[in-house]
Amino acid sequence: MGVAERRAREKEELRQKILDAAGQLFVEEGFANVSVRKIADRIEYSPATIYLYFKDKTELFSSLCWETFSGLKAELDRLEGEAGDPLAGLRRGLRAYIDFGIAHPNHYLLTFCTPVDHSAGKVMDNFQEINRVGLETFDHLQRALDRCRQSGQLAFEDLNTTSQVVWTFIHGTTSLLILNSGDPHFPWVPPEQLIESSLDLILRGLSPAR
Amino acid sequence: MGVAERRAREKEELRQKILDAAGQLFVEEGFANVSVRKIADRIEYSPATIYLYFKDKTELFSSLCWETFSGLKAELDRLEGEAGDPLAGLRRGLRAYIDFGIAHPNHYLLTFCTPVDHSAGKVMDNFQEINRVGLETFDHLQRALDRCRQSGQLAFEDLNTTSQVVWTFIHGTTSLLILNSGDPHFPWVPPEQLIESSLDLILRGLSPAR
DNA sequence: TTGACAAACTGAACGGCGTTCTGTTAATTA
DNA sequence: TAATTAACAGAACGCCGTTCAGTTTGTCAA
Repeated sequence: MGVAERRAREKEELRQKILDAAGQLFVEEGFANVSVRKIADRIEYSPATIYLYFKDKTELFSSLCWETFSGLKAELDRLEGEAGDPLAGLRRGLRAYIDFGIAHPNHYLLTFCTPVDHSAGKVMDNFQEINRVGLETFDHLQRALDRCRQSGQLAFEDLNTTSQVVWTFIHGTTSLLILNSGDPHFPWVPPEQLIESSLDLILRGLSPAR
Repeated sequence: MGVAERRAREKEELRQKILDAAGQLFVEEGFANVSVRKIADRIEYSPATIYLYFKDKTELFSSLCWETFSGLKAELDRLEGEAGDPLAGLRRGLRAYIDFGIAHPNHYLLTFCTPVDHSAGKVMDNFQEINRVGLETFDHLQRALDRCRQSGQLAFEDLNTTSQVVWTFIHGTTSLLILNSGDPHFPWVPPEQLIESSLDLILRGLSPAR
């Protein structure tokens, strides 16, 4: 009964081939500029075939985003493993998040800068998967902040609120670095300076009375 | 020779009619879900006519964004006019920005959360107009921060860098409030709390040694 | 008043999109 | 070998942004 296994393996191979082609185009040209037809062309299958493997274009790309953001989670896990100064650890985590966004701009934009319809029946299976990863990422931040509070290096009232505030801040930094870094009409300071100053400001704002 | 004037007036009226219809649809359904044909339907003209008044769909909507963001500039001008405590003024300005984004979510997303091709020949006349308004908004922030430094209520090194950092932060707050406020999968704190805590953190991070 | 002219506007089309339906091919099973 | 099933493709549907050739409409000089 090795037939079924081989079939399943072949099916999985094509699925991965679609994902690879889509991922490459996606990184090169961004979500909006990649059509299902283009992906089909590149792997030399018909567009209809893609719909045998993915419900629609959105699901295809959210699969890719999920894969990518799993990488961020792994990176944060790794960082959390390294015992060390809590404050330095927090800072490294925040940097990892920003660097990750800049390294995967299209995934980041699709995941965090695109309207999603949360209303009614719209379940969005894959986006829930992503959200799971997102939540785990958020938990990392929350734990890191908590460690800093316990070590007395930071001080704040509500952990949940503070975590959300910090997240929105680094999200702002990340998304603007992705979107506007090439804007010649605005006198942007160098990215490195913007990032470091941002982290400085956040940590200063959370530091105990000086 | 009042003919030419009347003609020009009529032309301007239709232009405004297009903008009104587009603006309404735009607010109701978001950029991606509004087609040129839908706008044409609503004003009972052919789609082709719209292209006699606007170069393309992008230009149409960036005109709307420009109009809208002029409103923000006016609001900030008004606030700057009211003499008063610099720190309180800064805080009011930041709040005005966030409130404005939440009040005009689609305009905000299109202006600040959509990739723009800054490369080569892409001049984007209208986006330059928007950018002018954006720059003026940024100047407001910069001046407000400078006043706080001069009054001794805040302390920081580089004004330009600090202004950009603060802007990216409130942009993060604004954009996430717009995009994810309805997400049932994430335990968001109430918007009001997120906003106020964000402002607290920023101002605390910039306050002189305590 | 008439005819030339220009401006305003439209119908129809182009090429592309996401997606679905129907049919064909090829491999497996009985 | 015949029946069954899974994988796949061609063609189409109904959208989209945009363009272009042509028609209507109003104005002005003769």
